[in-house]
Amino acid sequence: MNDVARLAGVSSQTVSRAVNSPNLLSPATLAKVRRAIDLLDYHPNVAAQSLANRTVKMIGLFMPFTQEQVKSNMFFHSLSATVCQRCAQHDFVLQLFTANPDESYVRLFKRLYREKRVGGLLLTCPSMNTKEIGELRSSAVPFVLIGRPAAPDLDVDYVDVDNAAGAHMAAQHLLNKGHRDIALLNAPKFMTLSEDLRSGVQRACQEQGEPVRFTEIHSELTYKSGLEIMRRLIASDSRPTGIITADDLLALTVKRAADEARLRIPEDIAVISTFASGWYDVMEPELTHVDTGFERIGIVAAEHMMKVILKKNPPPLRTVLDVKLTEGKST
Amino acid sequence: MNDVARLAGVSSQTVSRAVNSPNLLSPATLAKVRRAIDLLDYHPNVAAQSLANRTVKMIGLFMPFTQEQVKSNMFFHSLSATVCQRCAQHDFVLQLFTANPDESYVRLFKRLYREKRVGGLLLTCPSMNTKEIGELRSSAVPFVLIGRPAAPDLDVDYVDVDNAAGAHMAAQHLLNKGHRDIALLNAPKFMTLSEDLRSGVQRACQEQGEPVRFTEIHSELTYKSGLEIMRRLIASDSRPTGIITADDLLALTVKRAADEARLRIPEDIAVISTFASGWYDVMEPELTHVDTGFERIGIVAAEHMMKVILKKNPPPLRTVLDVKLTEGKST
DNA sequence: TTGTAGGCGTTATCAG
DNA sequence: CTGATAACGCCTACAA
Repeated sequence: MNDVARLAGVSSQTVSRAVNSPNLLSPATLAKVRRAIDLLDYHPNVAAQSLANRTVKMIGLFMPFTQEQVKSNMFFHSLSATVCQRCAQHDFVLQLFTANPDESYVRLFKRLYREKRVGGLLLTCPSMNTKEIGELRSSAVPFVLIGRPAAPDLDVDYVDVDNAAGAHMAAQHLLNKGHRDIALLNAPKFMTLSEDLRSGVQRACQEQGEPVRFTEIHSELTYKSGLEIMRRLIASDSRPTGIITADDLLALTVKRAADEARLRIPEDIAVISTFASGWYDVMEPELTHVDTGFERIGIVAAEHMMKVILKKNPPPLRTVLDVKLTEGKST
Repeated sequence: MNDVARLAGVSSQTVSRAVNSPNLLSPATLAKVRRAIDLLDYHPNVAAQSLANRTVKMIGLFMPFTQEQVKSNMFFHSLSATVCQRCAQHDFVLQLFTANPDESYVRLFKRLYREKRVGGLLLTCPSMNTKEIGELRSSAVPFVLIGRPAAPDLDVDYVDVDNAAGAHMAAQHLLNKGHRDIALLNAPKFMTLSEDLRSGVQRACQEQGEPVRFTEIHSELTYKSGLEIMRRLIASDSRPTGIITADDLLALTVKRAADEARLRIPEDIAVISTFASGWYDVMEPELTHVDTGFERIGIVAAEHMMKVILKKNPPPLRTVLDVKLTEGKST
């Protein structure tokens, strides 16, 4: 910076102004400084900037991935891609963090913030409990939950897609097609997602005048676990006629189990997914699914966090994004 | 830091030592300082550290993802997960970057380094040309290529899996099973991967005594493009008996096209993939594939970059990781 | 084994 | 509109 100042014949403060508030300079000085900046290929040191500014233009994205989840969960990948692009547009940077065996979630989050590594965090912790969230809330660390918190009254920023509504739509769709024996191949019990899906389906069943049989089964959101469950379910004497899956990967297990049992989709058994990540393309017949547009989650979360970091005091974030049904040929 | 020093009754320098070189302190002082650190929950400010140290313990991972690639390419996701974990173990941080429409690759890389955002970069640019690489090399930006550079004589650090050997193995496997009419469903032309695969298969064909018919087709590494190609290929009068795919996603398109044409795998047509990411699980019958252990790429690359950043002067990185064949039931 | 002085590269504040 | 001065929080070098 001093080199630039010397070359331009101004003080270093003027160089700073040329970078941060060019409108405060006279056109002539600005031009001079800019030429010097280009000539020397000067780039401000962001470490020095955040030291002087006391603001860190970096967002941390936390994803507690295990090997299994990494391989099958395209949601995480899509999320990081979206957030990364959004950050870049605002001169922010995205940092990735994952679970650390010898440090609790909350401790890690606090540390990252106190070390000024990040200005705030985006958290995808499907199992973070109320106590942990409360602790984090009282610690001044800015954060946004991806997915809704277990206790809805908690005063916390979050974004989610409306999974309950999605499940409701999915169930209604099957009911309208005449199905009266429905199974929900759900996510693991500990995920709040799993509650949302169940309640959505149940509500649809209750709204239906006639009696409906409803079975819920928790999978691990992996192909292996889903396939095992579906094989058992299809072989059982009480095979449902319609299946709602938490995920398009699970829908593939329905297809496979049906193939093995020589059942046709949708004639013998119908499938609908409340979520479609990349597995969707591979499904045959084309999968009826709830289109969550989950890419929006990352955008909303990142946008909010950047405002918080820049001290723009945005209103609390309690966003539940709407979803819609896309009919394929599997129902 | 000053607060800690005051509380412990020492100078701030001693606090610094307690953090960075505890062995230089007497046990008594160290204990005192540590107690103060815990009491005040002190965490060093990393921005100040890198300013004073002139070293940035951050690694940038660049992935030029488009929407399509994001959804289908689990390689990228797996890579970021691996690197993220490895970084965390050494108190490094991973930052994610993607292509920016109004800035060239090289310009972006230089900027990130000059701004001291990252200490070095890991680059997954399947199409970066020799000129760009040369320009980057002469710019003092530390970087490691993921995948080999187009010009092998370029004096550049890189890690790759031995795709040529993998393709060679795959072709040999088919030849040993008696196939004499082989097709390679390859990656896009511009990727160096695509050359490697072709050369591996060709070598295997030449080594075979008898004449072998070999067809190469470039896909876009997406389900849609692969399926189109496979439908045409299977319908044509010169349908190959064995197919080598660049990817397990492409292997799924073979399966689908075969199903549609009522061909059985492996009796009527055999499939083998030179790479298996997460799609592998979904394939039926179990996919014969080259096991690249590509997770190792991220580890090797990150490990090297951290040494470079810490000025440990590691030897040049010219690593081509070995691969092995895993036989399934699709050949 | 510990403390002091000075600097890392930037910005805020206050004068002019 | 521009410049001087003092931080920002830490570390290196040197001195004691």
